[in-house]
Amino acid sequence: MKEQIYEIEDIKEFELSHIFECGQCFRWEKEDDGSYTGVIKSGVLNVRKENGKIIFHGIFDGSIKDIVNDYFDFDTDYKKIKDTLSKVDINLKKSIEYGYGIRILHQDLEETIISFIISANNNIPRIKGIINRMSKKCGKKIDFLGKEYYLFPEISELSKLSVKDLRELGLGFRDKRIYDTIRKILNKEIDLENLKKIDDTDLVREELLKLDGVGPKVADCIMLFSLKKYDVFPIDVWVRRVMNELYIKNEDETKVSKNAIDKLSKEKFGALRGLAQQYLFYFRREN
DNA sequence: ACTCAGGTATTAC
DNA sequence: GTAATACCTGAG
Repeated sequence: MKEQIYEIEDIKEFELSHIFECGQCFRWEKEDDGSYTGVIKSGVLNVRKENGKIIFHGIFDGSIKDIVNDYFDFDTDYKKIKDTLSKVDINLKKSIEYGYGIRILHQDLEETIISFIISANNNIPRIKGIINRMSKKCGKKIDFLGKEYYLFPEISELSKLSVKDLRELGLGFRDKRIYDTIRKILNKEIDLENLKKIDDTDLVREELLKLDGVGPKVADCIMLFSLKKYDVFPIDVWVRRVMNELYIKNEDETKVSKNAIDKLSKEKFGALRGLAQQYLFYFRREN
């Protein structure tokens, strides 16, 4: 583990609060100085903007430049994506103007699977707490800038926990789901390395749905936040709300079917509907 | 005391 | 197939 710094020129398509608070990640915290610190797969990273630069300061085995480029997906042209989506309609255009600095992260697959199973019928502070406790119990300890951090555990480490251990970490009724999913990953009932190579979104979804605790919404989140599948549309209460308010206009939003939203999102936003979802979600949640 | 929160699994029509 | 229902837990 080596402490490293990497700097790039500031760009509009990178705004800390937009990226870390649009609901895609659970392990980033805002510091008093306005920077954000997060634990990612391979180490700990602090990000801040200063004098027209974005400064990445972290501790990793590998090169911070490679890790940052991969994690923040700097190969994807967000300017182009925003241009395309802004032409869809005024609603999306406004949402994009609001969340102009959003980027979809390329997060670790195992961590994303476990995290979003935990997210079911749960709230964000509690989800974060559970993930932190799991990491502290089974993950590698990292010292960085005078603080202790714990990497998200390897599946092999997590597999040592009993259902009772998991319950004691505060997982609630999700304990058995996590327990079973860990085993399915470990004995390759679902082969995650192979999954990363599959292009067909529906095929990937089909595989993910085999995991206990993974339903349609969680599967879509996993694909969007970890596998760069932009043609999915995770539907939670906020997305349902914003889609109803903007397009469907039903008196009772709870009566709007998932199917209707899914179909509409496909028609309106096409292959980039996952990104459209993020802009709309962020806009509606913050307003 | 009671509701609610990034849904899913189970059970019942 | 589609519609109700239960579900850990802790914060408000």
